[in-house]
Amino acid sequence: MGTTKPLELPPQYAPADVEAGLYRRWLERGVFQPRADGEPYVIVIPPPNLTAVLHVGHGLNNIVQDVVIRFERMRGRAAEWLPGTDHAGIATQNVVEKQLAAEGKTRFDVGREAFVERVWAFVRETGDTIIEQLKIIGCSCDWSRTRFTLDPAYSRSVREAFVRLWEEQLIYRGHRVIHWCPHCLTALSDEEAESRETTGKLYYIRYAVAGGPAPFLTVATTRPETLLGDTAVAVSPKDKRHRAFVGKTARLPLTGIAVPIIADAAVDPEVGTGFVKVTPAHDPNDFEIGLRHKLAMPLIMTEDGRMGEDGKREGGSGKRVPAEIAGLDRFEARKKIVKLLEAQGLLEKVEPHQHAVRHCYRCDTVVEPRLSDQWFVKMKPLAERVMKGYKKKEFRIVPERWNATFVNWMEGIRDWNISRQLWWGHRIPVFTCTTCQHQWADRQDPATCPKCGGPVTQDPDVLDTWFSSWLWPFAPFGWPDQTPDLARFYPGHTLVTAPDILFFWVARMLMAGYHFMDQRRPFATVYLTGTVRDTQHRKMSKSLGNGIDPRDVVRLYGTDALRWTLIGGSSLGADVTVDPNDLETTFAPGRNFANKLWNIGRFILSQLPERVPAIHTIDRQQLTLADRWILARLNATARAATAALEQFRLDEAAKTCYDFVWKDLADWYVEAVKPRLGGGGAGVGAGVVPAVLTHAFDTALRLLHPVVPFITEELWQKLPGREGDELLATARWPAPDPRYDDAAAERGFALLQEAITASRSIRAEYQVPPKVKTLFFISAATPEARRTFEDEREVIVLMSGSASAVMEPPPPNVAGGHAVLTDGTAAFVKLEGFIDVSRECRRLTEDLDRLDRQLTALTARLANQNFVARAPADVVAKEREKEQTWRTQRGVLADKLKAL
RNA sequence: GGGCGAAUAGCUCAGCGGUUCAGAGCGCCUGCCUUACACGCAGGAAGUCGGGGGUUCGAAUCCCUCUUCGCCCACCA
Repeated sequence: MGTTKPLELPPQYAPADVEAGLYRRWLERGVFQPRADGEPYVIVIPPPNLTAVLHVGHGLNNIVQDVVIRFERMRGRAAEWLPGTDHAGIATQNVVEKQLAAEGKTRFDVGREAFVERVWAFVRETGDTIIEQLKIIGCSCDWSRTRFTLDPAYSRSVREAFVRLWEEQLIYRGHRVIHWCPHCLTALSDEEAESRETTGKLYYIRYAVAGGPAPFLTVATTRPETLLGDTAVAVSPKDKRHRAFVGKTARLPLTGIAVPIIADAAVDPEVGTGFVKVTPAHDPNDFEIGLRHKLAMPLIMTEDGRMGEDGKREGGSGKRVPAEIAGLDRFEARKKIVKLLEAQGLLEKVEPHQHAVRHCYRCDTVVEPRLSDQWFVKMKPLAERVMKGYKKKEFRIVPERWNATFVNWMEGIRDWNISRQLWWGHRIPVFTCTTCQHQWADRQDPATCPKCGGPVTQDPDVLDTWFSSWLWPFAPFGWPDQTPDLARFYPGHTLVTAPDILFFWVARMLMAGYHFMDQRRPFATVYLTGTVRDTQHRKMSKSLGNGIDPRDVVRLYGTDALRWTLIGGSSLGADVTVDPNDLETTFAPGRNFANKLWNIGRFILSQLPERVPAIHTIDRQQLTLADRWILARLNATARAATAALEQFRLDEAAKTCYDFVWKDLADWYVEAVKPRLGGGGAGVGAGVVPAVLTHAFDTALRLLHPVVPFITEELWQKLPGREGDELLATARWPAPDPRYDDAAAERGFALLQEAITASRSIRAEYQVPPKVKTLFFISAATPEARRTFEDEREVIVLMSGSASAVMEPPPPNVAGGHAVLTDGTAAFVKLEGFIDVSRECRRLTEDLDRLDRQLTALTARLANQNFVARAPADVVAKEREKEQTWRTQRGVLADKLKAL
């Protein structure tokens, strides 16, 4: 035992005084690194973006992982929690570009090399902060293996993956309409272009028709500006109304360009006017139509979303984009064109229109569909392998409800656009010979063309950030090299993340894992956490300003309080609501619990003798009812907590332990045992209470450690009986000792609790002064029960024998409350000097009525053949038993009523 | 237009293979600074489990439907 004198411990736990020191100690002792022996248990952290410091939303995620990994570590697994950070291409580049903008510069002013250098500087800074934050909230990551997705070694993995896919012909160059962000100046994947319901306008525009059944036709569009890029008007082949138009020529307004009227099955005659303007370069559907009909595909916008001939700001013939419109922002152009159309009488009408508009997931700019050349990954073969594994249950998703979403996406998988027109990221390793046009992907930067020896150029683009993070389960361990780490830590076990990156990341990690790692899954369980929201149910985010910095919470309430709230506040996968404006309400319960633990510890330590016998040396004959009860409860708690953790029901595990500590241990056992601790320190059984107390508390600390690691470690260090300088972080997870299972003690003690609660209740109701003694009669009180409680501070005196016998004849001048216990024994509280018979009668009558109602229902149920036949046997038996009990109770109650 | 989730005490949420299920924390009320803890102790009030219908001996718990929120997916002009 340490030298700390328990009584000198302050009455309030001060997390700030101990947390940093404890964390350092864990680090120094290397407990976060996987032990050399033992079955591995691997979690890879979802590498945070380096764009901003973490908020409590990220905290939930990481704390969940920490609880799981600490639990497994204590169970003896070689626990590897791999930490790291993500370079987050667009996101990070955006932030730095914003910084530049504040200086009045763009990245083009700075130049590629200097720009990337600047991003590195930024990233190093936030990276450090984020790692620091993870440490502050107690994350037990294996920092010795920290990775960054742009580390040289990692980059090599990324390149290897790309080249392999290239060699397998799973990467191809696609010329098609993709989502383009005019602000970020890059292509986006389908997932990165988020659709949002928007109320826009539907414009009905007349196109003149030469030689048709009518002088003009009307198209409907939400984007009038794109008419400059129209190369056809399409109708449905099934559309009888418009059949006569097919083959004729329409003239685009403003420019007068002649375009054919064609029939295409993609057109739905029911929608709009039945005429569809076809803009192949700025609409994915129109692009498909364009391909089928071999239409021209002129770009009429520049990359930054301005109107421009051939996609350029200057030049061009000026035929497509009139001079007065060229150079205008697309939304300005829209207004202008609408005005022009109106002036020419070509705007038939404008209607409000609900539709989904895609936005850039990083900068929120309205995405522009744009024809361009990009690199794609063929996803079908990759997805199929994952689905095979899914069907064979090689991995699972919890909570299960996400399965449908997952399967739906996988089955409707579309090819993945992986090229980004950015500077921050992994440069695409595709090289082209400027002489012979040979194009290939290479693991090294080639000096010359391997075919003709000519000069080569590298593709200027970088890879989608997810193209690196999808390798996260194995690239950090050295892949493609067959390292010992890779052999040991792949496949992993559990992946914990937020559901919003299920497609971005989780699905693709599964694909990469199966594909690159010998058909083996990357992890067995995907645990999708809930989202942290504010009281208005808005997602916690920096941009909304409702983010809570975990460091603030830690400073005010301690890390354990933060963890307690986040873990205890959410059941599996459910959202957690926290109020950024009321941290006290949100986090005080956790702080209070930590303080409770602290004070239980303080009390126990102050009561322990010099030497505390180990629990297994205690003769079980010497255990009182209370001792046996708390030990039985301890077993039950350990079992429940373990089972809950195994099933990722972390909140349940936490609450189970909480109830044990606060309700069972502190409120009952410690109180019951106080008289035994007092002066009688010597003699037979003297060591029993210290031994039981120490054992129970020690076990509780172990069970709680994954959730509240700091306070538990701090207290555990002060407990006697540890081996050397052992740390709780690596201490053994408690295994229930079946010898202490004791149903009889649990029942017996429950009865006593009931009796005492009833007594207190009555005393409180009648406002009995503390000095007035309570006489408590329990017909079934055993000598053991009496021994347990006869010195109880409430001065309850337990008497064996029938209560009615004792009360008959009713002592004059004495009345009291009553209580009926579930085993049918009656308990009377005799309150000296207090009389209220009428009130007693009322209570008794009410109880009797209630009991009668219950009894009637129960009897009916038992008489019902359906019930007896259907319900499980033990349930029926229990109900029968209950009926007996209640009948006895009823009899006793009726007697009491008569007696009054 | 599809799919999913949520609606239970004033607040935040558990409970949802039907039979001690009407619960917890906070808040509130009444007593207590009882020598571990007022970040505490004891006692207490409080909900027709969103509305309606159905299945059943019995339903917060299963089915249908409606209402209100939230999320995801979808190329519909």
